[in-house]
Amino acid sequence: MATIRDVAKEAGVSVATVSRVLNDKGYIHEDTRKLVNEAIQKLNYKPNEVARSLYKKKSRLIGLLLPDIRNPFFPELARGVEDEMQEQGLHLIIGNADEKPEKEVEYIQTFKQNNVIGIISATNHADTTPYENLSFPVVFLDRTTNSHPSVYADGLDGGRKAAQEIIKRGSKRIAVLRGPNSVRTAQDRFKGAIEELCHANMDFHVISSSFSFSDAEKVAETLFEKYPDIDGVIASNDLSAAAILHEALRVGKSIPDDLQIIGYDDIPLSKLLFPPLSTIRQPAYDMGREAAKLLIKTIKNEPLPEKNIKLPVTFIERQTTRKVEKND
Amino acid sequence: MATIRDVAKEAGVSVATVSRVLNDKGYIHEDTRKLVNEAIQKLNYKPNEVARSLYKKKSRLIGLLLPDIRNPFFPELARGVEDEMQEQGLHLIIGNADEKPEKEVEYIQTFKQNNVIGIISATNHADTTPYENLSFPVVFLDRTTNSHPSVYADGLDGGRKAAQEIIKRGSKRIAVLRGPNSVRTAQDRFKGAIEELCHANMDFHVISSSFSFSDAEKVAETLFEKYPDIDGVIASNDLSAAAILHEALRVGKSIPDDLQIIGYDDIPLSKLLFPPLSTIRQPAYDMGREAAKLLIKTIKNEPLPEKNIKLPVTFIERQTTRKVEKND
DNA sequence: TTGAAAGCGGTACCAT
DNA sequence: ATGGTACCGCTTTCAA
Repeated sequence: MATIRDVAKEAGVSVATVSRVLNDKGYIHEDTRKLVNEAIQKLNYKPNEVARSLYKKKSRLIGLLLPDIRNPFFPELARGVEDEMQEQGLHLIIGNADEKPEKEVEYIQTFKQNNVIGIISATNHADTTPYENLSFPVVFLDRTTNSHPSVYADGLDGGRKAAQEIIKRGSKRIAVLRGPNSVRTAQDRFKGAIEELCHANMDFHVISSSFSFSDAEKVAETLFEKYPDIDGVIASNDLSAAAILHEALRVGKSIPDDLQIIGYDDIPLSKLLFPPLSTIRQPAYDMGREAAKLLIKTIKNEPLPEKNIKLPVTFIERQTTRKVEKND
Repeated sequence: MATIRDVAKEAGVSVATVSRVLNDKGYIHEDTRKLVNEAIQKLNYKPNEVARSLYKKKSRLIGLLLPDIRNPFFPELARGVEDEMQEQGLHLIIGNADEKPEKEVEYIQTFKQNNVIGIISATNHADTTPYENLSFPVVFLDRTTNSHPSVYADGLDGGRKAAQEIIKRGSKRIAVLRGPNSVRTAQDRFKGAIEELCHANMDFHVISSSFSFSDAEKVAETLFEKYPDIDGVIASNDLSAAAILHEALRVGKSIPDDLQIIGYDDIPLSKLLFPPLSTIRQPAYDMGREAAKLLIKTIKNEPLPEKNIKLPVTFIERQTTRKVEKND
């Protein structure tokens, strides 16, 4: 690999001059610039990011912390982040924290040691202390905080919408799945749902479940035994909705006639289910992109029009809910 | 952030000594070591990876290049790679190349500039030239080459198994979906399937399709019009199998009685489909881990028992294929 | 066994 | 407008 010194020699100038044309800083005579650029071309010189980073104490790397990339919601987020970063010439170090605070701390440490210029964190644990006293900005994604900028979807509204839609479509005996306690967004959507259910004077059952499919499978198995008469399920996410759907079909229920199901997230698999899953869509890719933009603005010290960006969610009508007569 | 100088001062020794205890290299008096370690503790010192990397021309970063993290096969691979790397104290810079050679080249450049110690590439394009003349090792994942170490699953056998199983279960008029030409693994499984089909003297249709769901949807729509009498589909991957399954159900076919479907990959969604999809499983997570191990061995200059690791695939019997009577 | 100092490849200050 | 050089934080000779 050619170094800046090689380029300087080739062009017959000093390294300072080369550095100037590289960074387009200070005065350079046009002829000199041309000379240097030719040398750069000729040697196919690319500056060493590590050396830059060492001096400036800033790399072009961003740390991205996720709960688990295998959960299909997160690749969408990640891709949104990456695409935006890539356009800015920034790159991603990715870590999966697996709900384990130690891993989270460890990754933050790694990010520090590599001079990242910022972190985007989509982990779930409410504890923000490892993110305090960092020398670079942090943006939270899919998570609310007021201590840092953040991007998230409107969970309260999502829960409400889910309830509204299922009520509007005629479910009377509804089960609401409640996601993990530790996940704030899960609690928001749950809160929104029961709020709306109460408001509509509906009876309902609340069932705790995690976000994983295997857990939801177990819940599903007992659900129809315990509450054979329910005719509507508001799931905590699409994965658990899939498990419910599965079990319902297995025990011979007709969907959506006997039972309506509404998911949450709109992960790519949802439309592939049979019947395709009606759900509340979180704009995951856009959330990722917005988070990236927010972080970049923070890094550049640009003013933030809003520090906490709440993105809207939408009801995606597919075939686990009944048609409703238009009345307008 | 404390530096090595701070530690040296705190411990009353030189930076060289601190460096020695840090790297456990050269002679150090036990007392001195203790002293230094105490200072490290006290200052909560963590070495600056960037400075290390600059001097040694080697970081602790690995570049991971994927086609698209949103395709559910790749998060599994990525997670396998990450888990192995994490255990070795190595970290991942991730890039999605999107089937675009320019992006691939660009990421390789970025990896170089950041002194990665190796690359794992799971991109599809046969062209390996951007990987030549690198100063660090490359392992290909989900892709065969003899120019570099690689880890992949036995596509030929997978295709054969798919054909065997569907024949064994009584399909007579079979359609084989052929994945993208540019993807070698897709062609392997295709080849395996038709080989077996020919061998069994079956008639079959070949239909080209890409790997994407939307593409497969289009194919599915016309498939049953063009070939209303088929009773078996060997899909090019699970995503396209899902599309076929979808369409088959929509047009009122009974699965697996009227039509058997076999997918390929066993992505997490497959068992969530209804009916759950019978498929040929590639051990994605393990492939990722193996690739990571192989890369690490190469980096450490350890001998490689085998340079190209072929992992076995297995038939996962679920409910888009009929039961077969045991006869043993 | 320990320390001084050179150097990794850049950047930026200070001269000229 | 350009060049010399100290310095970023660490590792590694080399000498003591």
